[in-house]
Amino acid sequence: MEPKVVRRQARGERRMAELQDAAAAVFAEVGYEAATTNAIAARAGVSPGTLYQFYGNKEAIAQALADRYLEQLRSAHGALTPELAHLPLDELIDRMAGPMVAVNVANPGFKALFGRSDMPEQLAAPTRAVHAAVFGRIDAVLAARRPDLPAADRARTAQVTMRLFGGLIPMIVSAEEGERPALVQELKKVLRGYLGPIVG
Amino acid sequence: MEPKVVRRQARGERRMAELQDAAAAVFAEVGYEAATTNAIAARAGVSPGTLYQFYGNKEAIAQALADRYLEQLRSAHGALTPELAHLPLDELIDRMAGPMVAVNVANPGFKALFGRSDMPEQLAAPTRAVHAAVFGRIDAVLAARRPDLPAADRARTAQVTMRLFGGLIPMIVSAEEGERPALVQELKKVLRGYLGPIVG
DNA sequence: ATAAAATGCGAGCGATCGCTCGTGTTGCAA
DNA sequence: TTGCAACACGAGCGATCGCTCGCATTTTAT
Repeated sequence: MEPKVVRRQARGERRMAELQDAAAAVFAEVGYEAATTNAIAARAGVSPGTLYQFYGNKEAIAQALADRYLEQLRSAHGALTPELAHLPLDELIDRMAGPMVAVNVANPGFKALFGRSDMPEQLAAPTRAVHAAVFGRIDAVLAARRPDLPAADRARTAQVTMRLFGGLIPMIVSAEEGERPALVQELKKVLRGYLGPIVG
Repeated sequence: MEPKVVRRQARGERRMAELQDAAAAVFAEVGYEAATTNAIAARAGVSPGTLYQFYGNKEAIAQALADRYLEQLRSAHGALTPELAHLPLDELIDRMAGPMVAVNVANPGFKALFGRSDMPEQLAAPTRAVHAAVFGRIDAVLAARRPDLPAADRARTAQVTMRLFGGLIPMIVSAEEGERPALVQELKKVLRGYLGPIVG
């Protein structure tokens, strides 16, 4: 129907970034459902109408945040390619857990948005995208280290590993800053204890 | 002010149980926020007015479910007292994980309600009650096995253990029934790998 | 300079939802 | 049987929220 191409001006790009920042903050504070679009607009210092100038609906804002999240994950992980997969387990865990924790600490709103299992149907798509990306990375590393492992077992291990991150990272993010290093250590203990017998 | 004592009839008690069942089902399907009180009443086959005859507001229904959950946890764990704490680790894990999984599989709505970290303020109280109860059990077992462990370390270990359950149980609950035993095995691997070096 | 497009505003519409209230029905006690 | 309390109904109130729309202002293109 309508490609609806809009030639953005520099001001528009800035506004969109401001709106994303505001949305991330409000989502982090009250969660997706309780966050009102008017509150997001107010936090960004604009009117509701301006928000809808750039984002067609509330879900589109979440989608934009999901994209930003994926981008940060990618750049944080850098080149997490098969060559890294053959490092000693301890170091591999450091390389995976470190960036994962850093990205989540820097974006306290994301887990509140995408870490839940009972989310509204409208958010399922961006959520699946984030999960699929992380799952793919873990699965690839497992495949490189244990090519003999049946795909079903590997998938199950990757799924469990994701859930371990999903369970422990919110705890780390919400902890006092001073307590965080100890909790990150616990996360690594968990990963080492679980993955050691499998890919150690 | 008003003690507001109401002499319940047998029919009323039955209605309250039906409403709790209906609420558990609706909460499990769409989550707490998206669950409407009218939908809960309809699911129970009664009018909205009847629901509010027994529960003052939406939160009171969640509170009743939290109470029921605690009750089931207590009876499922049976006598999980310090004497059990000195069993071999594998068996101890079986005794803790088994009932925990069973209760959650039998009540698929509870984790959807009380397992989230970003819940509305009104639900914080019942959530804390459930968490405190589980935390207390785990902490007591750890204290019995490792009396020398500093309280801070013990608390951190108990907290992490809770998060491991919190991360893996939703996966187990939502899995196909045939896949569940394998996932429960993974849960036990995780617990063994993490707790082994600490209280093995 | 002028038109067109992009940006910005904010009152308020339409829909939803938690909850109420007036009224009618059923159960129990005396 | 009679009277009161518990139970039940369901239309709809009041508040909230996502989103719209008419209009004003700023930027860009010509």
